[in-house]
Amino acid sequence: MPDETAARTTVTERAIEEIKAKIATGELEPGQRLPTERDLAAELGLSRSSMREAIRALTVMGVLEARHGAGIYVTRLEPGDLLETFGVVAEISRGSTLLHLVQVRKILEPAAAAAAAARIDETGLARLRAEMNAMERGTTAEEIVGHDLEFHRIITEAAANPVLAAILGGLNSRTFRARVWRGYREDGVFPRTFHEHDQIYRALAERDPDGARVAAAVHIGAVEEWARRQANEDPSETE
Amino acid sequence: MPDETAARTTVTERAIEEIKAKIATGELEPGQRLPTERDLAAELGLSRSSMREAIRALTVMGVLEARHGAGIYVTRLEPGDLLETFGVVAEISRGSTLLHLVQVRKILEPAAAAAAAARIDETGLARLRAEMNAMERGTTAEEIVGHDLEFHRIITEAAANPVLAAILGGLNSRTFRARVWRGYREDGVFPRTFHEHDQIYRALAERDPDGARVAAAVHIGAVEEWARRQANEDPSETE
DNA sequence: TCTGACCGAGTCATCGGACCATTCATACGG
DNA sequence: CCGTATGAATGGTCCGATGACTCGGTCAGA
Repeated sequence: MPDETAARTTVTERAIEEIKAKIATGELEPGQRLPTERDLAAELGLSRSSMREAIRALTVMGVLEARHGAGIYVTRLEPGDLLETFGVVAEISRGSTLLHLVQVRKILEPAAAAAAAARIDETGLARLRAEMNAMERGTTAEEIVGHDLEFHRIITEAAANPVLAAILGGLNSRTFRARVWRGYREDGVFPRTFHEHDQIYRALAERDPDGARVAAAVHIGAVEEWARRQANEDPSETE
Repeated sequence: MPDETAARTTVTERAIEEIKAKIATGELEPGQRLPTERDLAAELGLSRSSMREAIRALTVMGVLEARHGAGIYVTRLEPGDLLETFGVVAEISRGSTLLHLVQVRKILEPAAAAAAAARIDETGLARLRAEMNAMERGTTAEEIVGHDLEFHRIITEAAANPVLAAILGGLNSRTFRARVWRGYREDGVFPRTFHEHDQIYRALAERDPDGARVAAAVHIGAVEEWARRQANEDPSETE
């Protein structure tokens, strides 16, 4: 057998690797346009169908972007683009994985809050106040979840680390957060949440990294408690 | 126009969402087999080609697994499966994003080390010693990188959080780590690295979470310094 | 009866071609 | 000079055919 390197891999996977390699080496740069599907297929020696599968795969990874009628382009390759798929984990996970997701968030969110405390400006603080007020006035769960998400998004944005922001964004997918809120509307968790947000805000306003870290940890701790109960109950679905 | 919900989305994207929804609602469970490509295409009302693109997309996300000649299956849906694409970020990132990646690792790795200190058993400690010895005896850069990776992998595994392990695994992709090692073989960083690993090991052996946290933070700090220089130098490629 | 090679149906992998939908630059007409 | 029409370029979708692989059942031989 002469050709040994081929191993047991599909042509599509090989095409994916080839394109990724071209980007890793700098042969393809962010924003650059690629040849047409037909030309790419000819160049890499496969059919257009298989080439399209490879392009689709790189598209969902956030590496490429296909514009109908216009061509295929490399994305900006910023963390936000590349980590978009991160959210699916939060969307389809259940049982103990939910707990593990929250535990990771419990590590990252306090660190983000601490970093934000040193960097956030008056504009950011004002936006936080606006979200807190809007959340407290909110009526529908949908509305409240939206302001809750935005509150945390502003903080992670202020931490000035796109990778951190993208990961926390994935951990905080809307559907996931909605599940949490739906889960515990029982006792008076709304007032407590408002209070916790207020604690975080105060620490940020006072430029107190350690205070922000602790306040954020306490806040996530409440969510962790819910996830722990979920994991201990029936791990399979009950909806 | 009667159908308004269609919006501006491709049939493939719709199919991806449909399958994801079926998994999120529990209609499809981990390990379960799906209908054939043809049946799925007929069921969702699109061609087999487009259906294949959707399946390919879900495959790279780690949600589905296509077995040649056998059928399409839902994966176990564990974090390790779902977060496999995380590594591409580390593979194709450069410039300031490298620094941001390391900074996130600087947050997670100490937390993982602290968690591991409370849980690691004698077997794990023995494996750590073995990796340290093998690394010190290693000759080729390839070999050293391998033992370095394994050392950290054992620790993250001992932290008993699959999500955390998967994220750190992506942050520690082989190609990324190799770039770091290639970057600074100048001064005596090898002895220092050995010493740092030893510090981490000692803290773990003594079941000292805070000691492990600090030792890990120091260790990552060295890598961070390298990434910072990389980001400050020419942000574009120079290879 | 048990074993193991064989075989065929089922299924994914790949290909080639055709046509539709959208974009964009260019030429045309006012 | 500007807006519009037009057509080539290009991605999106569909179809049919063939190859490659898996897996279960069959059947000859011990």
